[in-house]
Amino acid sequence: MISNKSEIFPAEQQQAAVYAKAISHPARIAILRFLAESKVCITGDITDAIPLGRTTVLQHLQVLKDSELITGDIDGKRVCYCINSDRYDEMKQLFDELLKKINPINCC
Amino acid sequence: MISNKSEIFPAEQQQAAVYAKAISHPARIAILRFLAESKVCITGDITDAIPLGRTTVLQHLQVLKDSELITGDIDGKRVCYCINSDRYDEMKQLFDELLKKINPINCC
DNA sequence: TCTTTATGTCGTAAACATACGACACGAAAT
DNA sequence: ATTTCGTGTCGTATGTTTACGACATAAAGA
Repeated sequence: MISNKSEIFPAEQQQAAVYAKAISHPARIAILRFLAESKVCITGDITDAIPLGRTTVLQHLQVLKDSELITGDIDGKRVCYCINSDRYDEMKQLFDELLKKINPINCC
Repeated sequence: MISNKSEIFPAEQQQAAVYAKAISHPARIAILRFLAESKVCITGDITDAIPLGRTTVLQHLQVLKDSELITGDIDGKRVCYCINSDRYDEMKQLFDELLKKINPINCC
């Protein structure tokens, strides 16, 4: 990459892109759904639920944490991963606005 | 990548991930918005509207075409890019379903 | 104490993404 | 006829992602 020109786009578009990237892998969608379904904040159980190696799952968790869509706080000895509902709501709103703004017209 | 294990996830999650990836770059969001705003199917005008090199924009257009969110048909001598409203609606629906399914609970 | 379990870090290979210049080519303008 | 314009392809450098094994470590259990 010769230069990162991402900074030239509006902040709201950039943030939408960040969230889109976070959910741009089936494993990460699966992780989010798993976290939402298991009302309890689980830890390495995620590894059992997702058909990928432990390290890979951990890596996907890290990507989600980087996007701030989830938190991973140490709760005693176990790590408690859960969805950051503020950020999750922000994502929903950004997507909603974005998708509303884009009104496709079939022209060809 | 040692293996592509994506096929082990449900089709609907995979498709959502494909669309998310398509819009996971600010330039591609900008392109979609530009296509939606310019009611007419434009061609290389996109290059002028997006602050990136012509080849890079073409590449982003190709990514969007691969996701089938846009079409790029040759219309006489000019190429007519426009949003594929069927796919766009499918994306909206998939995102909507997905985001509805995931109900975050702050637990930590 | 020794082992197992849960967790995490590090390294690394292969693939993919991003950005762009150089070149090609046909149609339109001069 | 020659140049320019719109379009596209190819190559290529660099960075990021995905996947996973190997190792580290601290607490729990035998």
